Amino acid sequence: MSTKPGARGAYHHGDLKAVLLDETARILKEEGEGALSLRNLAARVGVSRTAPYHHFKDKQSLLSAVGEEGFVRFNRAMLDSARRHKGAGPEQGLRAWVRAYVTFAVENSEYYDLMYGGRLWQSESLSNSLLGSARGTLRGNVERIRGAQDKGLYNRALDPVGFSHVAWGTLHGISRLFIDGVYTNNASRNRICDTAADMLWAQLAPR
Amino acid sequence: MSTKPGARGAYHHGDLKAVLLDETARILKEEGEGALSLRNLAARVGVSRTAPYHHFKDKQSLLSAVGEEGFVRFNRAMLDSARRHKGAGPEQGLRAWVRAYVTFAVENSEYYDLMYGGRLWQSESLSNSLLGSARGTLRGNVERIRGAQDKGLYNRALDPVGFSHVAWGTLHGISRLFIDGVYTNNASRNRICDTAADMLWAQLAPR
DNA sequence: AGGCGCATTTTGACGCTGTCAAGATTGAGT
DNA sequence: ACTCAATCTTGACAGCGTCAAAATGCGCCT
Repeated sequence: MSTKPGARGAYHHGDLKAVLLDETARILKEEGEGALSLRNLAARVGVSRTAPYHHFKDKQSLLSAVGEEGFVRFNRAMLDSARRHKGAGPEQGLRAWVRAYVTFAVENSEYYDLMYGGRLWQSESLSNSLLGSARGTLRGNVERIRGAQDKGLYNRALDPVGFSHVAWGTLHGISRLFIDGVYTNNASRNRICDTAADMLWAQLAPR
Repeated sequence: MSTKPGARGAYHHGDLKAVLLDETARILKEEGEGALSLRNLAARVGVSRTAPYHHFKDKQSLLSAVGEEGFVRFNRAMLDSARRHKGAGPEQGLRAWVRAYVTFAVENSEYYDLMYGGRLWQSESLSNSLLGSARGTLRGNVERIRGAQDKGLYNRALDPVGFSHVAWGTLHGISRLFIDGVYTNNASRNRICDTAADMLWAQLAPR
C-alpha cells in the first residue's frame, strides 16, 4: 500500500505523500511561506503539477498535514527535554521547559507557524486530529500542573487553568516576537526565557 | 496636492490614497487577508486595477501603510485608556493597560496582524517610520517603567528591559491566541487579562 | 502466466492574481 | 490658452490553485 512505503522509495509509484510533506517543510524553512506553491513543490519533487492533489485535497490540507507533523515533533522535543532534566527540581524544570518551548518554536518555525497560525484555527478545515493534538498539549499542561500541586511542588492556591492560559500566552508571545523578527537579538533569547520562567515560578512556587 | 485632499473627495482626481487605505482595512476586517487582492480592492473603490500602483509601490507597501495607520490608532487607544484611568493606583493602572492592549489587538486585528506580522519585520521593506513607531512603543514602555520605579511605585530591583520583553511577550501572545482562534472563549478574555496583570504586578510591586 | 481493476499520475484548461509598459485624461500654473 | 506633470486606463504576461478527463502501470485473482 502507499501508506506503508517499502522503505526503498521506488519512485513512480512510491511514498510520494511523505516526500511531499518533507519537501514542503524544507521549502518553508529555506524560502518562507511566500515561496511555496504547489507547482513549485511538484517540480522540485519531480512530479507533475496536479499529482499532489491525489494525496491532499488542496493546498490548505497539505499545510494542515505539515502542521500535524509539527505537533508530533513538538511533543517529542518536549518529552526529550523533560527526560534530560528529570533530576532537576521544579524550578529548574520550569526553566528548562520554557527554554525548550521557545527554542523549538524559533528553530522549527516552519512547523510552529502552521501549528498555531490563524489559517488553521479559524477556518473549518482544522482536521480533528490536529485539534486533538493541540488541545491535548494544553490539557497535558494543566494536568501536569495539577499533579505537581497535589504533590506539594506547586502552589496549591493557584487556578491551573487560568495560569496555563497566561503561561502559554507568554511562551507563545515570546516565540512569535522572535520568529516574526520583532526581537532580533537571538543571543538574548535564553536570558528572556529565564526571566519569563522566574516570573512564572513566582506564581507557581508553594508558599 | 494629493496628500492634502480638499476634504471634498471629488473622485476622478481626489483622495484615492486615503480611500484605498480605508477600504483595505475594511476588506481585511470583513473577509480576511485571503480575500484581499489589489484588483478586488480597485473594483470596490471604483477605479481600474492598476490605479493603486500610483500611490503604493506594490501590495506589500500598501499593507505596510495600513500597518502604520494601525500604530497610530494603537497609540491613540493606549493614550485614551491611560487618560481614563489616570486616577487609579499603579496596580489598577496596570490592569487597565493589559485589558486595553489585548482589547485593541483583538478588536482591531486587521491592523494588529499587520503591525506585528512577520511579513513586515523580516523583509527589507519595513519602512523606517513603521520601525520607528514600533520601537518607540517599546521604548515608551521601558521609560514609563523606569519613571514609576524612580517614584517608588514599582520595584526598583527589576530590570526594566528584561521585564518589558517578557511583559510584551505575554500580552502579544494572549492577543495572538485569541486573534488566531486558538482561544475561542471571548467571554474569558478579561479574566485572562486580569490574571496576566496580577502576574506582572507580582514582579512590579515594590517590596 | 495473463489480464483486469483501481490507485496514481499526467495533460489540458479556466479564472484569478500581481505587476509592467504604454497610452489617455485632466487639474494646476504660467 | 497651452503646456507639464500627476493621475488613471487599457493591454499584456507569467504564475497561481484547482477541476476534468485521459493515460499509466502495480498488485491481486484466477
